[in-house]
Amino acid sequence: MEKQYSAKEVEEKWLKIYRENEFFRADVDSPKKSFVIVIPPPNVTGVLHIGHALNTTIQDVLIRQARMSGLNTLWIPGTDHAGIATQNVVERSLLEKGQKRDDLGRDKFIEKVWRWKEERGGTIIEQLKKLGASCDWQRERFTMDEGLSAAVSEAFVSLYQKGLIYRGNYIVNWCPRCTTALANEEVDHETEESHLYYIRYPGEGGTEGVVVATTRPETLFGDTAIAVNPKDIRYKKIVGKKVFLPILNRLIPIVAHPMVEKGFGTGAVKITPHHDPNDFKMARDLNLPGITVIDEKGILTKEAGPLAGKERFAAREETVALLKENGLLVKVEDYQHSVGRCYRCETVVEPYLSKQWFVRMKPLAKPTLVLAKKNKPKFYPARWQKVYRMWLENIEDWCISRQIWWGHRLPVYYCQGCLTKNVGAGLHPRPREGTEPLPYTNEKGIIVSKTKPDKCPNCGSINLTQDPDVLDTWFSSWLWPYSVLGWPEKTKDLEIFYPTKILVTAPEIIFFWVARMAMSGLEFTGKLPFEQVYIHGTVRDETGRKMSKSYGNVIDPLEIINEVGADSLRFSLISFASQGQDLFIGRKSFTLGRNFANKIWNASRLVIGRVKEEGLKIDGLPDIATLTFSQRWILSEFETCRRSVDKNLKALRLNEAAAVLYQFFWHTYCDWYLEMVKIDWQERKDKNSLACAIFVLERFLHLVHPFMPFITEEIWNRLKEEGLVQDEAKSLSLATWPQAIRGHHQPALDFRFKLLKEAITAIRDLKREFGVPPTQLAKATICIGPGEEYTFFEKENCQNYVKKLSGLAELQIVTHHQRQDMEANHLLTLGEVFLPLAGLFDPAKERDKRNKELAGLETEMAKITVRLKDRQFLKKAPPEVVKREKERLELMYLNKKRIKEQLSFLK
RNA sequence: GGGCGAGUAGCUCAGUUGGCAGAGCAUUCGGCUUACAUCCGAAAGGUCACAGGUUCAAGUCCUGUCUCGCCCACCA
Repeated sequence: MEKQYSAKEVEEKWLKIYRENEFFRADVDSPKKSFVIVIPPPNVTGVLHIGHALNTTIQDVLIRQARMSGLNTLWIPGTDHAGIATQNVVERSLLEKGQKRDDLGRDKFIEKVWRWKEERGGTIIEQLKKLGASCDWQRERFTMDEGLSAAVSEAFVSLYQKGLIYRGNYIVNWCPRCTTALANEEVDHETEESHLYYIRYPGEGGTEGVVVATTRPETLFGDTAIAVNPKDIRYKKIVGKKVFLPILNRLIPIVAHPMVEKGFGTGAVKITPHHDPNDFKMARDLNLPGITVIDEKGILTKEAGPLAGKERFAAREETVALLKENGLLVKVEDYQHSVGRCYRCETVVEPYLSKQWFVRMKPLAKPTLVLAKKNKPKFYPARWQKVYRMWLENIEDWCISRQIWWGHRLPVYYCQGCLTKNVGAGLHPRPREGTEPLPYTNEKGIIVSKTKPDKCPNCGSINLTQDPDVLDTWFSSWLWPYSVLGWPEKTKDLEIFYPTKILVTAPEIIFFWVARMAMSGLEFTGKLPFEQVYIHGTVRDETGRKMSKSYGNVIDPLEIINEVGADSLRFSLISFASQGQDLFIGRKSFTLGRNFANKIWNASRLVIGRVKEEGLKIDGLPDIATLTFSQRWILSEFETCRRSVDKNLKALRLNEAAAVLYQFFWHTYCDWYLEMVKIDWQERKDKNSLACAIFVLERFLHLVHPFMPFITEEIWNRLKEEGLVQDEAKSLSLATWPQAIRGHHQPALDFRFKLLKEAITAIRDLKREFGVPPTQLAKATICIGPGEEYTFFEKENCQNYVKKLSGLAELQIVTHHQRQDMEANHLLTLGEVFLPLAGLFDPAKERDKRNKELAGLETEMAKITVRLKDRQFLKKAPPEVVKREKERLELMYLNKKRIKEQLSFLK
């Protein structure tokens, strides 16, 4: 084997083999139980970032382990058309050429986006492959595929017919830059420094009127009332009176509404129905008119009188100036309040009155909540269950129309005939029982249909126009787990692969996506689309900041793959991802995985190389009865490791599983077992040691494979090439996950090994302490037993292990030892080691050490003694705990005796 | 305002049903021992944020406090 592991070469090699062999294709006719994951589709415009890398690795670990465990696995990849985001990207590239989307027109523009998608949209999928994702690439889907688009229309029409989709005039979150509505969840709120302006509205007939506090003086042109709380005695008298709107001097009434809080500002608030959602509600309650003073681009309309045509933020300044001139600005306070921004372009969102389409969510949430209360789906970590449930409980209607071009066009047609002739509408929705009447809706002349009708079914007019809006991107995403399997067609895929097993995603999209998928799944398929939901943390930099381009702290996973390989990236990420906790990662973090890969490579090189050099024929594992202590011990240790990995994977504690593998391989297999193998070979040409080494290595490679697919695949295949492993599987990814083997797990060996290790460590420690160079072969005595421990050291080749591993020329194992002059010693659990140190020994130093040990021992003994005298403890603690304490105390007594003996010699 | 998470070694974090406090990195010391210096050996390092409580026994369970972070909400 090559001295240096080349991740690049090996990974490229296997990527090619995977591509050619399609190992990961799912078989719809398989009799095996299925295990399905659908990928959270990344934006088609996206490039792989570290968060994707984590998300993908988690899914791949789970799917690979399931595949090896004999399940019929399917992992469906795909991308999301990401309406606003993609449109923004293409618009930006147009802008570089000085073009705007309107210059092209809708059709040309969409053509352009498709072309862009074809050329650049595949990048992220290629990057997922580089990571080693074992998706069924044949089944790659895109949310704007024909099939998925059909699913979207089907869902829309179905919901509309059930009365769960309606159109209405509402205040929505409006992004004046994207000129589209946004759902509540698409707005990011942040607290910002601002001002609270106190403005006087003079009363009729020269009375002083009222003062209101507002953060948005520029909207005052749209005020149609002043509202106070009906219980507010300060204002009781003036409710019903009128005041003058500043600057425009229009008369507006003072009204009362319970939503107004007495304590805020002056207790009086201006009502601007078209530019504030609360004002809109109050206006509706009180039947007040509204005036639009800011248009869809954020420019003040002609209703704004002197400020018509001004941009909204400039208008704020000018309004304040005008108020000041008129003496109506009472005061200005510094004020912090939360400002909503478009999650795509960060423009401050404008509450804007417009006609939009909504999904009525409460009826959809109801059955979902029933299951949520039974912990279905099951969240990992469990705390997200509550977040999910609370959102479902307080759910609001979902604004699904977007005024952009890139996306699924609404399957809605307007019949000009019906609309002008003023006759009844076509396909009216039948409201579900118990749903409220549709407010602000006019269904007249609306035809909702999957395909464009030839003529209006109601009036026969052929003058039909399709709604120009497109659907929110999430309207296709929420169908993803079954639309990718062919829904609404009744496909075999759906029958076999649905519902999926687990959804792996980030906390940010529990509302956007997870909850909505759950609801739509129940609505359209009658089933929850996934059994489990794994929510992983956010990847942050070392200082805890989110990784973002603007901070310049992003780590590009592809760079990491280039430097250290995908395996190293994957293993490091998983190691840092404690369930649901955020990850703090720097560039250096990936040395963890790189070093581990290096270790695996080199250990394999030793084992395989040794067998080859010596021309050994190794044919599986020898009969366990013929094995020595160390050989049985490593089999037992592996079994412990295997159990722990299984347990942790099942509980979705992937980081723990990774840690167990790391610990076992490095510090048990390499540090101890392989060292003993070398000795066994050197001392007595023990072939069995190598056979066990290979056996354990091969099984270990299986366990690490889900985490590090490439290097394990490579080494496993080399084992096969050397004839050291018999397995018909064409790839480790298709091999069988290790199962328990009877007789391998022998916990009693752990204790024996502990004694051995302790003796070796003690001698190394003594040598270091007294400045004996590690290479200088020393002489030592181990005093142990009498009893089986003594026999163990005598019999099991332990003397050789101790001698070689601690650098001794001579070793005596005795049951009793009279301490010699100039001899240093070290306590063991069941004995002592002695090292003669002529010339290096310092009795005073020794005495200090012993006294310190004695003091520590005595405090500990005192504690245990107290505990063992405590009747409550004896009565209530489980017997094995009591027994353990007694044993500990006994050992300590022994050690105390030994130390005292030593001290008497040192005088 | 409500909810959630975190606080354990210098740093980043594990610690599952309560039962002898762990890892990686960094530090110190010693080693090129024919798999690996991306390595080997050893050491040092802890009032488990604080205060109470439950328990024979608390890093772990309960109550409260403090600090940091995140999410939600219609603070005009």
